[in-house]
Amino acid sequence: MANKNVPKATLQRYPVYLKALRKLSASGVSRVMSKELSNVVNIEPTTIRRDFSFLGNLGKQGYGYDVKKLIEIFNQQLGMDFDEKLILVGAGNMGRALMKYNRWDYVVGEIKCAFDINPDRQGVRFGIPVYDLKDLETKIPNGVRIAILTASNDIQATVDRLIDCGIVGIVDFTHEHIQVPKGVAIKAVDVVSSIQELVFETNSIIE
Amino acid sequence: MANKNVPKATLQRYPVYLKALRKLSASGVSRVMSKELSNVVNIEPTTIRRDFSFLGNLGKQGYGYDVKKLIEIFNQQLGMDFDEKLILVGAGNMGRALMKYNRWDYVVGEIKCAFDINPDRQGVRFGIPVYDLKDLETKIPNGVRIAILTASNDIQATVDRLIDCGIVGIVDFTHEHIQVPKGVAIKAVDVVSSIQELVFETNSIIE
DNA sequence: AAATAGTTGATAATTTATTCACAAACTAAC
DNA sequence: GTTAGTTTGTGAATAAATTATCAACTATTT
Repeated sequence: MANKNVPKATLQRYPVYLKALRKLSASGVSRVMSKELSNVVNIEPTTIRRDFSFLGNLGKQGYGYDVKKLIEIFNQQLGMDFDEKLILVGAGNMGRALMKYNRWDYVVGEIKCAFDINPDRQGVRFGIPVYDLKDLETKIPNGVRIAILTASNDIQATVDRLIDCGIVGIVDFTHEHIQVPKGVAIKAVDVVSSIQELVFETNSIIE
Repeated sequence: MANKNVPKATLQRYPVYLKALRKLSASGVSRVMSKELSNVVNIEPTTIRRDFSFLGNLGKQGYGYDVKKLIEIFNQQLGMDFDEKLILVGAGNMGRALMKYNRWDYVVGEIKCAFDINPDRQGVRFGIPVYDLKDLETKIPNGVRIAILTASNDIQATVDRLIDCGIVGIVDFTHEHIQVPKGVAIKAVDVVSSIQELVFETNSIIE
C-alpha cells in the first residue's frame, strides 16, 4: 500500500470524502471535479486534490475523478476490503447494538468475537461468540489490531491487557480517560466530548 | 468570556484534558504540573501550557496548576455551567439511549425536547417531551443552538430546517453525509468513520 | 532574608498543513 | 489531426500549529 506519511489532518478528512462520494454516487453522479466536491464537503478544491494525491494519481486532467473508482480506492485504503478483524470488549447495551450492526452500512471489517465479564452476556449473540473477559489472552484471534471498547469496569486494566495482546488501535466508547503508550491510537466516540467541542466552537462563531 | 481565536486543534484537546483532570481529581491529586499531565495525556507539556493559556493565566510558576480550579474553568468554558439547551431529533434506539442519559456523567446541558415523525415515539419519554417533527418550527425552545441528530429519514431536509431555526451546531449520529453552510459546525459521532481513521493510522504506524 | 530549584507563560524557531500558481495531461470540438 | 478549453497534480509560498527557549515568578531551603 502506498502510504508515505499522510498528514493527520488529511486522515481525518478521508471518512468525510468517502461519505460524500457515496452520497453522490447514490444520486447518480458518476464523475466529479475537485471544485464540485468542494461545494459538497466545504473543503478547498486544492486541499482535496492534495489529500487524494497521497493515494495515487486518481484523477484525470481536464476530466475530474471517476466517483466509483474513487470509492473503490477509498474502500481499499480505509480498510473496507481489508476485512479488518475487530474484537469487541463489553457486551452491554452499546456492545450489543454494535454486534447487531456488525456488517455495517458499508463494511469496515468484522467483529470476530466479543468479551464480557458478565456470564449472562456470554455465549453467542447475533452470530458472534462472546467469551469471558478473563480468557482474553487465549481467545483473542490472531491478527486483530483494533478493539472496540464499550466496557464500564476496570477500563484501564483492560486496556493494558489489550495492548499486551497486540492491539494498536482502540475505538473508545467509555467516558473515562484512558492512558496508552505511544504507538497505540485511540479514537473516542463520545457524545459529551462532541457537544463540548461544539459548545466552544459555536461560542467562537458568535463572539 | 475570553475567547480569542482558539486554534481548532486546541479545541479538540480540551475534552481530553477535562477527562484526564477528572480522573486525577478522583484519585486524590490536587495539583498538577504540565509535565505530569503530559505523561497522562501524551501531549507535550509546552502544548498543554499553550492550550491552557488561551483560557487565562491558570497556573502558577514554580507550582503548577490547581486541579480543582482547572476543572472549574473547563466546566465553565466547555459549557457545563452554561446549561446549554439541546434538542434531540430522532427518538429511535439511539435517541432514547441519549434521553436516558440526559443528565450526563458530567452535565453538558440538557435535552429540552425531542422530535420524531413516528407517532408511537411521541409523548413524554424519560421526562422529555417528544413532539412531532413537523412541529419543529413552533415547538423548538428559544435559545437552542445545538441539536443532536439521530434521525434516519430525510436527513438533509431536516438539517436545513434546523439551520433555519437557528441551530449552529449539530452532533451527527447518522452515517450519511450532511451538507451545511459555513458558520454551522458538525461533529460526527460515528463508529465506522472512527474505525476507518484507525485502520489507516495504524497502517501508517506499522509500515 | 537570600539563594536555589523548579514551573509557568510569552516569544522565537521549527514543523506541519493549506493555499497559490502553473506545467502537464486530458477532453472535446472542429 | 489540431487546437482551445479544462482540470489535475505538484513545487513554491503562505499560514497554522507545535515545540524550544528563556525571563519572570513561586515555593522551599539554608
